[in-house]
Amino acid sequence: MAQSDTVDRILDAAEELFAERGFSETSLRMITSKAKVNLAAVNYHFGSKNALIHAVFARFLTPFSATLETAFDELEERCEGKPPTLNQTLWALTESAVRMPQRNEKGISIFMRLLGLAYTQSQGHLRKFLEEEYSEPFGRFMRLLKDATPELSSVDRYWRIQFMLGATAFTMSSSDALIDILENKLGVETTVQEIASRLVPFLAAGMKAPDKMLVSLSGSGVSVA
Amino acid sequence: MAQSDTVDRILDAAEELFAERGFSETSLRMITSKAKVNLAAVNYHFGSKNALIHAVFARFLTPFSATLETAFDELEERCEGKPPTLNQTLWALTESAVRMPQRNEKGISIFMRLLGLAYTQSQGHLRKFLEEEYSEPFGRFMRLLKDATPELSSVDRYWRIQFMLGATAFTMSSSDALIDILENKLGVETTVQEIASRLVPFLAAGMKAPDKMLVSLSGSGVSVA
DNA sequence: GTCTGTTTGAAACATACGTTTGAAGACCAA
DNA sequence: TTGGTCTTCAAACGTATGTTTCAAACAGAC
Repeated sequence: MAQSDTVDRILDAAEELFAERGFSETSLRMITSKAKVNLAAVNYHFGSKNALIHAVFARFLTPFSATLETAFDELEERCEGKPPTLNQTLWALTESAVRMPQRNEKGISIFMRLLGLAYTQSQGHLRKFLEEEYSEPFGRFMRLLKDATPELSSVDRYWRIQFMLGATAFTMSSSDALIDILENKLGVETTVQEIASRLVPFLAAGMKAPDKMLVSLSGSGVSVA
Repeated sequence: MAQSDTVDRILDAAEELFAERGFSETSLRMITSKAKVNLAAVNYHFGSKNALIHAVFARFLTPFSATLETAFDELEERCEGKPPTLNQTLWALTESAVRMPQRNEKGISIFMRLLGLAYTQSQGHLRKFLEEEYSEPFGRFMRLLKDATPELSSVDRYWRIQFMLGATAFTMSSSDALIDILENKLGVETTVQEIASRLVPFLAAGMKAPDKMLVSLSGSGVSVA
């Protein structure tokens, strides 16, 4: 029982419970009983519940951001000075996520779900932690997106990036349920990789969409294409 | 002080607090002290906290689904048998949301934020409540989407609808924060209506995107456009 | 004004939470 | 074996939660 198998058991249990129930809906008692460790172990090893949340994110975000950096390095090298296209940039991100070594088959969807929660649940401390620790790969991704969509105004790009994030986080975070529903309804089996291969063209098309609608909201709502 | 002004004060306070903090992060004591009513009033008038949550949703969702039904009626009438286009369908939904009579200027964003939370926070009772009460307009919207995208396979349509839901729910659920960030970074002020007017073309373009990528994930991730 | 049903009020209830405590156990070098 | 450090454990702490209680205040009908 090497250097604290307890720590990993807590992280595993916390990760899974946070992903399926959210942060404040998950108590330390749920975590410790799922992990089969004593209640006090969390505060002993991590200091507080908030620090545990940070540790859960750090465990997968740190290797992921390293993977992402090298993926971007390779991409930029292949492009020899020209800015990578939108498709290339999105694929670099997607591949890095999908290829991350997973602890189990649910790994990728837990990963995505946690990212979605980090954005959605108003945990001030978490947002600050993520900004401080991982602003660099995030900023780099944003710069790549900017260079890949020079035709967009800053404001348009800002919102469309939010739309992309939403579609991705939302879909991936409920991917298990959605895959099940699809199999029951249409009898089709799907993998996370396939979802990604459908998502990327959707996102790319959205990013490259024609300008925002100028239809007045008091009009009749007729399409303008 | 007509028939229970207390009930409305509670609903107003609860709506606002739920929208900005989420459900489990908002206590009854916060609600009653913001509403300036006695703590016991919530349980007296609504029965429980969960029932209050349902009441908050019902207050805006019931008139909204009525508005939506007539909007769809009008749309189908205008189309004289032909299926409405995707843009028309999305706009009918958006307009119905934006045109709803609002209690105040924050009304629409609270509305959206609550819808996002309903999807995002894993409140089992809420999801069941919404499914039981509002499955009809939802189902109709899905049927319209299907008729507006006959070129898509069932599987493609299924996933792309999830992507749309995600982009919408996610963006709307953090719309306040996103608007603030944009104002601080670029000095641009935005309304929820403007977000909607940017979101619809994004979604429409995504739905109409060319086929899914066939690039193998073990390849080099080169774009295929 | 008195009675009746409804609404409010202050206080308490039971429960769950995150955290702390201090003793017991495990482990390893000397 | 001894001594010291790190880890586990059961129990308790203080606080916050949703809910309940029951008396007081109120309203409208007679």
